[in-house]
Amino acid sequence: MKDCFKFLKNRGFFQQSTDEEALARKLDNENVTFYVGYDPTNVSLHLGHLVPIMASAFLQRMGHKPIALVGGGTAMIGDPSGRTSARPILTVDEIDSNSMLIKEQLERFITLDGEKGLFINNGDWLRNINYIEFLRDIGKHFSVNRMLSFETYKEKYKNHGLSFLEFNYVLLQSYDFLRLYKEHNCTLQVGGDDQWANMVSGVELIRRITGSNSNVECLTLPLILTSDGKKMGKTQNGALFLSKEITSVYDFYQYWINVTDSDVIRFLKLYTFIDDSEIEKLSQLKGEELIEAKRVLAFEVTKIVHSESDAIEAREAANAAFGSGDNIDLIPTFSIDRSRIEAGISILDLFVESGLVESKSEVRRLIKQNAIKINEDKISNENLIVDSSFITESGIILRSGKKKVKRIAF
RNA sequence: GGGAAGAUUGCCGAGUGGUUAAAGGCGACAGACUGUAAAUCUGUUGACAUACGUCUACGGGGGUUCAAAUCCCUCUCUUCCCA
Repeated sequence: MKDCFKFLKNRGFFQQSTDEEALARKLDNENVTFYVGYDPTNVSLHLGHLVPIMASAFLQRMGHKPIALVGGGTAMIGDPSGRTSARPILTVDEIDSNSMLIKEQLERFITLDGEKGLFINNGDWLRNINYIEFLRDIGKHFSVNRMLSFETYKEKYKNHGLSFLEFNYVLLQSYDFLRLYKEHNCTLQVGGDDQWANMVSGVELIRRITGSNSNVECLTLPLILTSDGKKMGKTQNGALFLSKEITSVYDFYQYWINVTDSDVIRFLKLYTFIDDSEIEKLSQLKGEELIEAKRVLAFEVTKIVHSESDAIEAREAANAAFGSGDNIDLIPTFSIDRSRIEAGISILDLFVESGLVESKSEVRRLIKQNAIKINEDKISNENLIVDSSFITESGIILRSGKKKVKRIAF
């Protein structure tokens, strides 16, 4: 616990906070109960959630107690932070089902056994709130003028229009913090930097209601951009999800292998539990040696998010797909009826069915661009019929471009 | 309650009767170069079709016209101004 704050800051888990000295003192000397909020607006968490999750995991390892607060109540409104359009409003059933899925995912990182960590749904109190009481007890502490000065609201207000529904988000999030403070002695909120205004409002609300010695703080984490300025976790298929049903382990692993050189060390610090000293060693690598650091990064992150055996498999598959390895069986596969190959199938249909390419037109285009390969042979004939003569002992290997590969298994 | 402007292909954004699958930018994809990196250069970027070409698309619905993203009516939504 000693030097806890310094450690966090050094690993990159610090953007801004309320009283920094007080926060450092608190984290270094007390067992702090803190909370991070998650929106159950999707069936899976994605890469953007990983920084707060890792922060929670590190804090828990250092003796602090995390509360994972799922926004089963707030999700029914939609948070305007950093968005130009409000989130879609989901049904209660969808929200509840998402919440349970999120809990399962979080438990890979943090213990939520009710003792060392808690999982709480703000729907428990928000859904039954009494409007008049809420206005009287909570609403009176908020100034519209002040709220309109918040960056997230200001932007929306000026350029897109801000609905009353969304405008209330800050009150509800502040109220969450108040509840957690009162019921669980939660004195720290951690979240992405886009949540700053909401979090500070919570701190202020608690101080107004309980007095200035309440000792509550908040801490924001940086929103991670890649060093070429792009948002993290964008792949050709959209966002990178933590669920292997949505983003395959193979794709997940590959994402980290393909990270930009200048991001590797930063990401090792943020997204793995590897010791500082070990990271220091890896940071000595230069040029093409960096692939080693990327392998460590990809392996470790995959191990944490999925499992060690998944990580090993993904690594083997990568070796098979990109040269050295011989474990071709591990390349992502898809199956197709053998009889259809024997009857002969158009290369256009085959690539579309494999999921490597979106449409036949695109396959045609890729063939013209020399990007399509079968069993490592470049294909230039878009009328090619693939039949049993293409079947090898390891099936048929399809490639689209340098990085996308699938194996047909029978 | 009254008035005005707007909704275009993944995003931004041009286009105001035919030459428009729709400029330009971004993003994305491919090739070259490399290290499964970045940068750079080149090309591609609605679908179907070997091809001629066909179909779908400019918020929804209806209409005018030989011909509509472009004109008219109507509905929905958004923004702005007045009260």
